[in-house]
Amino acid sequence: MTEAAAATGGDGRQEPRARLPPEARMPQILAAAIEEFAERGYAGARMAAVARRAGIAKGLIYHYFPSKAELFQASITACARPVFEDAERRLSGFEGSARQLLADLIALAYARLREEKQERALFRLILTEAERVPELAEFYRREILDRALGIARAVLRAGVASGEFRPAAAALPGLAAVIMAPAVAGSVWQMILGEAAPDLAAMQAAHLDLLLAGLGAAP
Amino acid sequence: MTEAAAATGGDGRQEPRARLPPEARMPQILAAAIEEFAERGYAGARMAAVARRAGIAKGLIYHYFPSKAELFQASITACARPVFEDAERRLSGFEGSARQLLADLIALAYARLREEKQERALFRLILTEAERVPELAEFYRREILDRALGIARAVLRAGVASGEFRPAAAALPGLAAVIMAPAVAGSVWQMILGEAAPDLAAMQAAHLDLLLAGLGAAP
DNA sequence: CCGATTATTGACCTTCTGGTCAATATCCCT
DNA sequence: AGGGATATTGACCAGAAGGTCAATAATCGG
Repeated sequence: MTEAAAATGGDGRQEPRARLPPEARMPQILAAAIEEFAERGYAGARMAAVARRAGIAKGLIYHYFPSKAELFQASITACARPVFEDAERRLSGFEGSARQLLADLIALAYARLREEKQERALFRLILTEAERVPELAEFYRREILDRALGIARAVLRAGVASGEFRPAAAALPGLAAVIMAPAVAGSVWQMILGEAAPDLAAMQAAHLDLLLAGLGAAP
Repeated sequence: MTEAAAATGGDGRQEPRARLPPEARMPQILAAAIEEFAERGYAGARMAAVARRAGIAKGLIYHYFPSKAELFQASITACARPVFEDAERRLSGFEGSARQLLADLIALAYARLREEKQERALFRLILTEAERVPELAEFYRREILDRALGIARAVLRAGVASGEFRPAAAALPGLAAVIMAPAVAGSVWQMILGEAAPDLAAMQAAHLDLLLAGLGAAP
């Protein structure tokens, strides 16, 4: 090693792999970060591992994000687009019976549970880090829970208005939460137990059956 | 510093705080560890913080546990005693109607959700670390989910046998999971959102109401 | 085609943290 | 009381991980 090299510390002559415009590199890093954070949690995630996943040098991450904390923030924001636009569109444009609407929405919810790997990662992050990252809890409250509750309440009101559901369905304040709970529990079980979780299809069938029977107007 | 002290490295003359028998110190350390792990997760937990919480020196932890991993394992085992003995006893000795039994068990479940700080810590640990610690997932499956499902199925069978519930209640394979789901979702929300979570009392009322209506035998 | 810009690298620095250990104060047994 | 056993301490170590940076090679504008 030359004296100059020793004095200046690192010398850093290397061959860059491939130069990409930021708008292509950024999402690459974000995707790698989301994976890593979801798999290991914030504290367990390694910047070096993010770099490896993205196929770049660690230093490059800091060219785009000033710190691990900011990268985490950005990762969350990146996969935190509104989740319920589908459901809300379906709700507002619906023509048929409330029972049919309920069945549709439940089918939609369980389908989302099964697919959407990225959404599962976000959900895991929310469960894991919400306590330490208030923005995560706020995001869940505003963008997921509140919107889901709103949808459930709208269905209940529609069913009561049309006489399909008994009036109590719109009067019980906790009912909306109870109605959507099986989907939440299902995703938690899926997350913890994977293949060993209770069967989602069976739950979906029983869920719909119980709701239709439990909400039905008394004869 | 003397030459001898410098040569030997640390010399370690200090005043021990209070000497306790292992059977008293051990649970102290475990309690501190459970707190720390539950609050920060495995990777985020610091051995020094566990020691601080327990009011001892870090080195003492290693007198009782060989490593962080083993301490984690022991912490889990320590707070992982059977959770459903209450409910199962109540179930086997019950005399009244299935409806009453169902109401009792639901009340019991929601009461547990509200109290039992240590159990919440365990639940958080399960959610957070299950993927990396297979024992946690197994414990949840065996000691919590399976037993809860067993209780739910027993109640359903009893209600169908007595004619209180419609026969489908025992025939739908996913129903037991759906029945207990609101309690799971409730605890998740409590965990993520704390005070901002949906009201547990309202959920409890709506939950029972929905079940009684949805399970009831058709007239 | 040349110079300014910047995407990219890998070595390095610093701090943090799991883990070790010799010394020591306390307890228990005889 | 005395002596062996052990609970307890704090300083220390090695390695890992977040973050820094000078050098460099692509890219782009003129």
